[in-house]
Amino acid sequence: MFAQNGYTGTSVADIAARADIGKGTIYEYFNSKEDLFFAVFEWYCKKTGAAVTVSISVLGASAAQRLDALNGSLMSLWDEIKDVFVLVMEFWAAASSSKMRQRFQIAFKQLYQDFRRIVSDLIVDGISRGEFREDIDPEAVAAALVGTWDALFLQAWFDPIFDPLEISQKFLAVVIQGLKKS
Amino acid sequence: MFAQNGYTGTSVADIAARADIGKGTIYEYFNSKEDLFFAVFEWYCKKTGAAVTVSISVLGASAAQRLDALNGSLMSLWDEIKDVFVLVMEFWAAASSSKMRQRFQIAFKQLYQDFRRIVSDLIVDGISRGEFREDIDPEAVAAALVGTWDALFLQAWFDPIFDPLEISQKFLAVVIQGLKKS
Amino acid sequence: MFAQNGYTGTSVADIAARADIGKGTIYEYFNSKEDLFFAVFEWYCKKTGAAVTVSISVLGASAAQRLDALNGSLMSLWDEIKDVFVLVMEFWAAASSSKMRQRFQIAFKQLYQDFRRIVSDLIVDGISRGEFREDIDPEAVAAALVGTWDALFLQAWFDPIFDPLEISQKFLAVVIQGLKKS
Amino acid sequence: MFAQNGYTGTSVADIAARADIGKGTIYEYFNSKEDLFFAVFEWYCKKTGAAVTVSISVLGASAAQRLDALNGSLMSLWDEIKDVFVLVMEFWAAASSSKMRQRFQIAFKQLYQDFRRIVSDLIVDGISRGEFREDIDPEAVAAALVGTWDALFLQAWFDPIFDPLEISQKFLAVVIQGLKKS
DNA sequence: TATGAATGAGTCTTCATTCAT
DNA sequence: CATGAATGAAGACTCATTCAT
Repeated sequence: MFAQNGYTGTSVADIAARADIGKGTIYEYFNSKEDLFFAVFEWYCKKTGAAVTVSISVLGASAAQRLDALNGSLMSLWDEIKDVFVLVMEFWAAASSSKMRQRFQIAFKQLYQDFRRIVSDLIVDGISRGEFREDIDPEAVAAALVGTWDALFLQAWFDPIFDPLEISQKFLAVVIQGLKKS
Repeated sequence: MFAQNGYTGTSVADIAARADIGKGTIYEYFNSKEDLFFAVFEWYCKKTGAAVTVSISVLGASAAQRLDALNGSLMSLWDEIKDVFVLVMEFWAAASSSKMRQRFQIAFKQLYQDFRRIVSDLIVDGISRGEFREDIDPEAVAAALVGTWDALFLQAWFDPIFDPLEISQKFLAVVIQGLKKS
Repeated sequence: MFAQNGYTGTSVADIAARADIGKGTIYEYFNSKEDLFFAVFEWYCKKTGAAVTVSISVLGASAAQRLDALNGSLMSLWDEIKDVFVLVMEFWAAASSSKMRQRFQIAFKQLYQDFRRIVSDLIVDGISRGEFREDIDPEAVAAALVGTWDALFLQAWFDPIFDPLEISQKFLAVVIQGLKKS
Repeated sequence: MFAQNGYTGTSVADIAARADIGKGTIYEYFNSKEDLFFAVFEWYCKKTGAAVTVSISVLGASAAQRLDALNGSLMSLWDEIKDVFVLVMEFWAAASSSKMRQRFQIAFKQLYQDFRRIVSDLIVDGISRGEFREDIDPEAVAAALVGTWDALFLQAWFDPIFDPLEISQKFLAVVIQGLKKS
């Protein structure tokens, strides 16, 4: 419901009705609407986090191939996530709305750090294998790539014609080309 | 005020007080709080749109240099924008909250399309000059780059240590390397 | 309404309905239900305080007569106050209920101090006129008398047959007898 | 718990938790929160009633001495009662709040009648012994004295500096002086 | 044109009470 | 005999919006 109507647009009463329980029952499990929302956030993080971790572990071969595979598995998440992606925007907004700021901001910072770490490890691996150039900054590239993925989802959400899979693959090809030893 | 406390966190009364006018006066100029918020959104779009256009027109020399320059001028916006960036998240959220969805969603779609267009033109130019490889998809690269910039701001907002300028420059160098004819 | 149903038993909505105004209007004038209740308390204090002061100033002759007159004017308040006296009990309870404690407790302390002062001044006057014995403690007697008046109202409230005027007059006669020089 | 947080401020859940039993269990023994509260009231009445009766029976000698002794034993209760005294105010308030009114009001009326009876018997005894004057009204004096004791506790509760023992002794001396045959 | 007092629908939250186990 | 999860009525409070001045 938060995905459909946003945090403010969803009332606790609505949630209870949809869950077919009494309003009070919600408060047996969550101390406040905010807590409930944060729980949804944690559920979402866990869900997407798992997807990434799994996809990484399955990868084989060269660093370039693994990057490609990571990209593929992220993009295949899109269809699954599409409908709940709005949530992410609600989370971002929550992280900026003064009341819940701290909680969400800390969680987001951590989330991005973790994700960047995974990607930068992958690049460092590519460098040490002699596959990627040594004069690149793995952390910078990782940060940018992580951002790119996020933002592609964002654009896809705004524009239904936008195909994140195709675009990300083409773009990643360019990036990998730029990373490789000439 | 929307930047400081979010859409929900800001009341019409607050705005009137800060503007030192009566609550009723606001309704002489805007039909609703939503309209007022959308007006802020349009103002913001115009402002950042102008910044981009200006920076593009000033660019000289090679496509690679122009991309670098664009990146530089965008990132130099960061210090200016930093405090108002929350607004963008509020806009995103507004675009997802069912009530205001349509309006904002259409505007965002347009905004991204325009921005992508500017960047893809730049890349097409690079290709036609024989500077970039011919087997790349300018639109895809443009879409991804636009997203990257957005997302770097996002991460910078969550993590004060994060330096978007440095990271974007390093990443762009890799991308340009990937774009160039070998 | 507080007098009829108590603090908890009266809802802000009830008050608004009875006053024939909107619920929100109440909050234009009071920050909370508690504030409104405290305002009623202050109104009550002013009202009864005025009654006492007036009756004192009007008094003439001997200290004994003035005490009698004070008693008379207090007791004549009874018929007026009778219906709102419950309020006092609500105030006492408010002063002990943890949330509003401080405010009310301070106000009550002051109220009693002021009232005791008035009575003890009267007794001191009686002593200096040579009318009352010198070995009595004016403050102690004043404190006890003030309490007695309060408590007679209390008993009268519980028991409609109880006649505070008659009882207080008879009791005061005994007390004055005890105060007088033999 | 009622003494600490008042009737409204104490929830059935709180009580159950403190008693280390289930919420439902309370309803095995009491039909409602109100009933439970009334049971506390009855317990309190019995307890203080006993204290008075005991102190009376122990008294010896003259009526004046017995009054003094009663006063002493009541005031010595203060330190014991101090913390639970809030309860009395809660009871008063309960007696005035429309929902529980009747029950409490009847009980209070009885309580005061009983107490007045004890004191007036004592005074009647003093008269028949020829110790007190015959033109006084024992019931009136008793009613007033009972009230005074109540009210001294009240003032002591509001004002920690207030010493009810000292004040009551001094006042009683005056009253006894007024009661005695010249 | 500007105002701000008045409004009441709509929020989140609490809590006495029930009842299946 | 004890329990505590579930409930929903009820309550305090907020705030976008209106409208008479």
